Amino acid sequence: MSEADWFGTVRAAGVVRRLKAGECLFRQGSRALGLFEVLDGKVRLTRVDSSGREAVLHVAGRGETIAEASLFAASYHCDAIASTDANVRLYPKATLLAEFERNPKAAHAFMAMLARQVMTLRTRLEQRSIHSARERVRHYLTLHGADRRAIVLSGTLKELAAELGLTHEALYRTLARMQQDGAIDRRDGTIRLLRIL
Amino acid sequence: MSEADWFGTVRAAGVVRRLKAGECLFRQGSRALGLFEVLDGKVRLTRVDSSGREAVLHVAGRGETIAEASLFAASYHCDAIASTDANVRLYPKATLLAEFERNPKAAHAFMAMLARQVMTLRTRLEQRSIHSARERVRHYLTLHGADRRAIVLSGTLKELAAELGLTHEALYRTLARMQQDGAIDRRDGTIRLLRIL
DNA sequence: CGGCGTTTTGAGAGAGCTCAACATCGGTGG
DNA sequence: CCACCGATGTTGAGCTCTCTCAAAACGCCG
Repeated sequence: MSEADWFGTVRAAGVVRRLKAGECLFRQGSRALGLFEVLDGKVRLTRVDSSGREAVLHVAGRGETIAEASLFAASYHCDAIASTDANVRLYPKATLLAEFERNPKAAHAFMAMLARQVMTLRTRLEQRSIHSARERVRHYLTLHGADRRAIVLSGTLKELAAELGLTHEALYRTLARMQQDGAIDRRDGTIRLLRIL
Repeated sequence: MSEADWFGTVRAAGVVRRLKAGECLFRQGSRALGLFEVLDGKVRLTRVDSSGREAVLHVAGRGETIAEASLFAASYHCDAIASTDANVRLYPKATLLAEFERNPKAAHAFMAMLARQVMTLRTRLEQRSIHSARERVRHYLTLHGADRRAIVLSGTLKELAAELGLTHEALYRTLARMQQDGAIDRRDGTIRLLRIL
């Protein structure tokens, strides 16, 4: 999934910053400098309530961008803290906005990226409203299976479990049962949905 | 939450369409006419796998927009079907794109709306990864409580339960228990988070 | 060969879901 | 005015399903 083409001309304007685990990238209320791309590691966005407890808004991993909305606000609306050692690239607000104004193509690409994200996120949210592990796996295979409902595992099953919002044990068991039932076919890294049971 | 300012100048260009329950708004593969705003009722976005079973991508209700990504694609990538009687307004693609090109302010507003949605959706997704009903309620109150972590119920508790991804029974019980414990204070339509227990 | 992470399988418990009954409230019509 | 009705709000009991904790097999790499 190439979300990585909208910055085309402005990539050069990016400034890389190195963060240690626990280090703060920005705080709620501080002046919005721009949006960030996570190059490596994990960065969590949180808000802290008055009793000092933090509520996580999102955990961003490699390749994700954060604080897109800050382009349209004067200050950040949450805290960003590195959960692990991390590298991020800052795309300064002024540069981006100027580019969008000057070059409609860039604005176009950025909007397209955001729209795609909205779609993806809505789909994931819908997926999470499915309680049965089996149905959730089927939902995933149906939507992500390119040809003949077969998907090639890009990473590990553990990662897939995380994306599905299941524990890895639950996923292993579910896949095993589905294979046993003949609902799926699994061989070296690909899973194919066969029929509905 | 005012997502409803980006169309400012183009609202007039909208065309209202009336749908009966079960009626199809558009099909996967058909030419993308533009994006829709749901004025009333519910419209579901689905994809159908080869065995004819549908997988739901999203169910859009009043005030939501659907098919934003179609602005940047030649055809729709899923089906849209009215789940109830519904009214929608079509914003023609060409009109919107022309407006964005001509008027950076409009493009700006549209991007801002999308960025806000991305943020909201990520937050909701994070919320769904909290399994305990109590923690989920607390997460919600922390993030949506304007002053002093108090929120005014906009709709019914049932609706809140749906937004939280809980059954209404679970929510009722959880709220009752939290009140009993002194974790929240509830009176005529407002809920206030008091302390952490 | 000896770690290290993934993949599996086992057993147990907790928490939310489901089904069900009932209370409550507001609106409607006789 | 009151009976009726539908939707929301509330509580009860049981069950299922996933999560959690544990342990072992497997594969990969130094």
